Amino acid sequence: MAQNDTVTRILDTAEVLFAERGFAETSLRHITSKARVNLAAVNYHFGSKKSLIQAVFARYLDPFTERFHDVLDELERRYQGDVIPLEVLLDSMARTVLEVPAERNSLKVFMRLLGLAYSQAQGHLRRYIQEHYGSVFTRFSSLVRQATPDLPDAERFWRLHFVLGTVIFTLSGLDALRDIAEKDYGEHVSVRELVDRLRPVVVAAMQAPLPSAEANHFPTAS
Amino acid sequence: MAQNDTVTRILDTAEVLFAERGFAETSLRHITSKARVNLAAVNYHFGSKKSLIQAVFARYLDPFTERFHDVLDELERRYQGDVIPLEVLLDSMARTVLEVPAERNSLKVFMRLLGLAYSQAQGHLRRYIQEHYGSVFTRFSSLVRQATPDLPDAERFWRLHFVLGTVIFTLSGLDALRDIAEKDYGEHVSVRELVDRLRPVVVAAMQAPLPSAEANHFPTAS
DNA sequence: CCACGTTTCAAACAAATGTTTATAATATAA
DNA sequence: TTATATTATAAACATTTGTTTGAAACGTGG
Repeated sequence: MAQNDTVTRILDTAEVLFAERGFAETSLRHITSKARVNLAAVNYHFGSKKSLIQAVFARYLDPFTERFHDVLDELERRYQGDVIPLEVLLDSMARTVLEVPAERNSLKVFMRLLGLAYSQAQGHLRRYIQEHYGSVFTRFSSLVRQATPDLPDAERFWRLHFVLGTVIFTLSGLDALRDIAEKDYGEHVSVRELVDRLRPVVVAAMQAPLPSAEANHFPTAS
Repeated sequence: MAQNDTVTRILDTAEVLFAERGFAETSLRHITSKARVNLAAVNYHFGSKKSLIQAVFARYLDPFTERFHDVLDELERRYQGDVIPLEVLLDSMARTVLEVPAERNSLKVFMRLLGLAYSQAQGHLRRYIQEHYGSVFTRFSSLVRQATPDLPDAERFWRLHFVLGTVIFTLSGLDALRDIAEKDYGEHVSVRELVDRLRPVVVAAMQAPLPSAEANHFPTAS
């Protein structure tokens, strides 16, 4: 009870501060004071700051992977051998990404953390995520492969990362972008609207024509 | 001579370490020792670590903005009142982005720094970049507006950031992605090839159909 | 009630950080 | 050369960092 309360309060506070300022820029003292918890509690319950960071991710990614596996199971059952259309796959992933953190209304935090996981150095984090959650991405990739048989493997690999970049970049910087958009266009965009804007863009990106061999008159570097 | 040498060596070393590890994770001692320069030299020549970070960016962005303004001048001259096609605008920007750091063969560093500027908290950096280099982006945006008259303003705003996310995300994480791609598909991609892959995707993203009002059966959050 | 394992807490620790200072070295100009 | 400004250097400074420690408080089962 008391333990669970402390642990939860640390995680709740840590994920917000991490999302706002990054990992290195967030001190344990900042977390524990804001969480009204003793400084030593972090090392007592989590062992180290690294482990706390991983625990913050696990609290999002564990339910996500479980749920996403279920969703993919359901899709494979429903399409029974037929290829699952690309739009269905993308929508399913988006729906799962949105549903999981919605319970704590913290999608913004989740996406920001994902963005940090990619951009921050934090080698241990990338390794942790890869080891623990790489399988579900592999499964998704192979389904996307069946849905886009015309795409060369390498092309599909890069395009998946292209759209991944779009989504993570946009949603992780959502607050800043939303402020600009609101100031310039007066309208307040909800996450739902943003996803609706993203959908056709992502689909078009995946279905774009293959690069032509000509017209490559670019300077090269590295 | 000696000054310039020290200043340059600090900048050269700092940009590499910043790109590899981020700002907070890179200590001045790490920079100065690797640059074979006295620790106090940073504060002597730059004043503070913050100013060093900004100087690292300025060394890329100053030539970039100058050159990009020239390119846009040339385009407006050539098209003389006619709207500049979207592909031309995008290609021109890409060419400028590639050319500027190519002189020091450090495109990778440049893109990684751009990615960090977005993802890291570092409020001072975002402000600095916005103040010093916001105008050229505004100019580019208004040209894109003329090239895509059918897009609602808000839609164009968001799509520009979508593709910005794709490019920055991909090129800033290039090394990691390249390793995976190389391992999985055996082929080593050059930056040039990657840009050629990006081109049709970016164009398709900007020209994707507008989001349909129906088919929005998504859970909402925030 | 007591004993024992768990959790909290204040304090201290060692290490690392950005910055400053005082002095030495060096270049520059008269 | 000499006087002067500029740059380099080593050392110290004040904070801040993550982590550890040992005792206190707490809860739980016997």
